[in-house]
Amino acid sequence: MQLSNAEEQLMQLLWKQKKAFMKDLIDAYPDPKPAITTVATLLKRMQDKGYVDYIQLGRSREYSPLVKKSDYFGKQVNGMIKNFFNNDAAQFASFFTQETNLSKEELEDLKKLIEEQIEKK
Amino acid sequence: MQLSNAEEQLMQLLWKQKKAFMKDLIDAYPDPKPAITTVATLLKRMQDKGYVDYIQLGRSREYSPLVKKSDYFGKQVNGMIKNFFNNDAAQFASFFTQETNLSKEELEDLKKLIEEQIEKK
DNA sequence: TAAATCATTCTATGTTTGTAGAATAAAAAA
DNA sequence: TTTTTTATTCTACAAACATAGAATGATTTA
Repeated sequence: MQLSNAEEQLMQLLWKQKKAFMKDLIDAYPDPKPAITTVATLLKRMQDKGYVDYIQLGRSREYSPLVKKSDYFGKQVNGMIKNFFNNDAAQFASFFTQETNLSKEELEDLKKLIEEQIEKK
Repeated sequence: MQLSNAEEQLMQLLWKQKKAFMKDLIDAYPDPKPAITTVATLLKRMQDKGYVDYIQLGRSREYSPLVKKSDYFGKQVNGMIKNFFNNDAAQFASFFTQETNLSKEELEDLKKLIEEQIEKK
């Protein structure tokens, strides 16, 4: 099951921290910070969805992501490719390089990367 | 305001057809097709959000997108880059080429594309 | 020890979303 | 012209979401 927006935002904080107590998460929120109970609710729902786990450390819990950011993100990208480019990743890539304005250096780096990929095939 | 999932799916159909009557949209849906009233509701909401317009042609309406697919999609990509790569498009690109398994040919094409981009800078 | 702090769970409320029936109007078909 | 089809609006309702107060239990601080 997918994360909602508010859940995804919280997930980002958790990915960044790797492990975090409630307090750390609240601290990481930009102003205006949500109520603690709001975050608690989100965490509970994220546990139900299988994205978050925790270990009880003394009185409080240390939360951690159950899903890797790259995995989650990969699925997002694939969803977009499917939805917007009829499953044609190459078309997506083309669109991407044209729309995003990468600097010359970044493009050079990207080119190198692609050459490496080609080598492997 | 963002499109919901169901709305986005319908938007895809509309983008594909450029212009469409209710009938055309229903036809384009895969089975199981939604009720006409469902589509009507979605269209109404999409109008409210500013994504769809229509012209009255005789008795019925010809709907059309108010937002270009590439614009909409570009915003999605930018959102992802912001959220997942801290606004670093190059890092996104790198991730993308590694995660998505493009064929050798596709990679070659992409490389060519990037070379063209580099020329322009 | 009394008071203040913190995390968790329970409960709740308003909003958005997905879905569609009923009523209606108009047009097409029989 | 009666019947059927089609599109639109109104209304509705259950599920998902965003948000947070109240209650509770434990802990730190004064």
